[in-house]
Amino acid sequence: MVSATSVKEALNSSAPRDEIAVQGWVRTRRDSKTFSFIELNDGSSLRSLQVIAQNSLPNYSDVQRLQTGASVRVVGKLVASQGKGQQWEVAADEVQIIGASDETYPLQKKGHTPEFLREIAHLRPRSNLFGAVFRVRSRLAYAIHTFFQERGFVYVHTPIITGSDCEGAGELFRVTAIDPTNPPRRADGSIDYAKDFFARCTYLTVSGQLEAEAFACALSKVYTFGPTFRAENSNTSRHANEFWMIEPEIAFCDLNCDMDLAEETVKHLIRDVREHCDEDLQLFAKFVDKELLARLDFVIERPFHRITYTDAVELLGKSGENFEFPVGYGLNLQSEHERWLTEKHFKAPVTVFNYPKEIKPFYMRLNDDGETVTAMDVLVPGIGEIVGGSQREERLDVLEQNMRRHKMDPADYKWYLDLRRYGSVPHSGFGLGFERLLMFVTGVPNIRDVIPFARTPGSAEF
RNA sequence: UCCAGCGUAGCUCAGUGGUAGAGCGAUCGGCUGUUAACCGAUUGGUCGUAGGUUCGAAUCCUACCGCUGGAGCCA
Repeated sequence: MVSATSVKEALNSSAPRDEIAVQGWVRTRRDSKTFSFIELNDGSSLRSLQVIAQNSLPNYSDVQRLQTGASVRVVGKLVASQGKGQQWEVAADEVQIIGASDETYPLQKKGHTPEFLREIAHLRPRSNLFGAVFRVRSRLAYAIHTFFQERGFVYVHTPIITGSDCEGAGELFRVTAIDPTNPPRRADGSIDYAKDFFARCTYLTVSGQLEAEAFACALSKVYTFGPTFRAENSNTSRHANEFWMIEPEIAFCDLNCDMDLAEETVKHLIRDVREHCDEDLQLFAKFVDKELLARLDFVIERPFHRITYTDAVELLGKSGENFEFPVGYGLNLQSEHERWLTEKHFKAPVTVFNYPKEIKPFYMRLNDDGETVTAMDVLVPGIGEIVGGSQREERLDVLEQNMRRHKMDPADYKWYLDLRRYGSVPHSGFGLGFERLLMFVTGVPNIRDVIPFARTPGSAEF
């Protein structure tokens, strides 16, 4: 049996071949007088390979009944195409029907809306758009590892199941092995989680940051890349309950170093996809977002604007815009404010830093002014916040004060405070939303369409 | 969770109180080195679900479910 060649390799061939085997799924089929055109796609490429099946084939009547979605293996010759629109085509000597399809196959030749395709998430990777999205997703994941590995970062697998219910990062999914119909109870009737599987309350992680800090304070430069879970009832195009995050953490690194790394990371990842996924990006530029390529190139070339929270508030106050929500020191920047900064004013990614301590979590380092903390958010046009990070508070006494101010008990975080007791160092890190970056890179406006099988409130099918 | 809009054929939609429609798809036939082909015919429905108003409801009212956009939370 001839070993199969991918459609991508066949299309990129530099010479005809006397014998070639290709296999994949029928995108569409057309009859001509004495033969049939089969468009074959195997996901290796956006493009399909045209197969010519002559009526002299012994199973030609079966070939003529081939429907969109069927799987076939074709053995034949790779020859220069007589028609326009493609360089190569396969003249079939044999068309083996592996798996038939029928008229109920939901993917039609014409375009479908992303909303409809979302309902058939198991079949949508067979569409042009979603095939492209998930090829880019794969490349982006690969680029994340090469970026950090080439710079000496160590990849750390932080736990998915965690006992840290804190962090103030949204609501958590409880992980339990307790029988809900018959839970162990304490004397006061409350559920006794000390008798649960891990002998304590456990949850799906909302962030690997605290654990990554422990490893940064040993291996100097580390990153995590894995799934995180938020039980927020968020119904937006930018939120999912299961998503992937990249979290670098660097010892001996201050906020400026952190902002430099965030900018370099985002630029590198965009540049990598720009170079390696051109065909797929062209599809997005054509059907999803006409401005996509220009915006990506702009982001790669220009420095990100950096502005303190205080200056950003002042800029927004003087903007003359009639915002729905008030602008003022001590208030969170609203989506409309972030959008104005990045889309209207700077027309580029913007890094906002040094936020008031009141609106940021306990672990961020207090600045000398006693009012602001070393937080930084990278905002990009169309998406909003794509990176959130900070320099961490490395001073034991200040960190304990921060905890108390956030109504947390330092005793619950002994191991985290130990990092400040023994050889504490200034260190920084950030979280980069993988799907948000993918949305930015592809122009796809809904996070549900860049996740293979999205988990959102009320929806966990597949 | 809040605000707004939408839910009619496999898909995209029209129909705003009086017999359920179009385009595309699919099926059959014709034509053709075609390529979101072309020409002709055929096929197509629990009008999201449950109540209510009415002589009569896809259409008006109520509740629920789902989707979309915006907001909050954040990545």
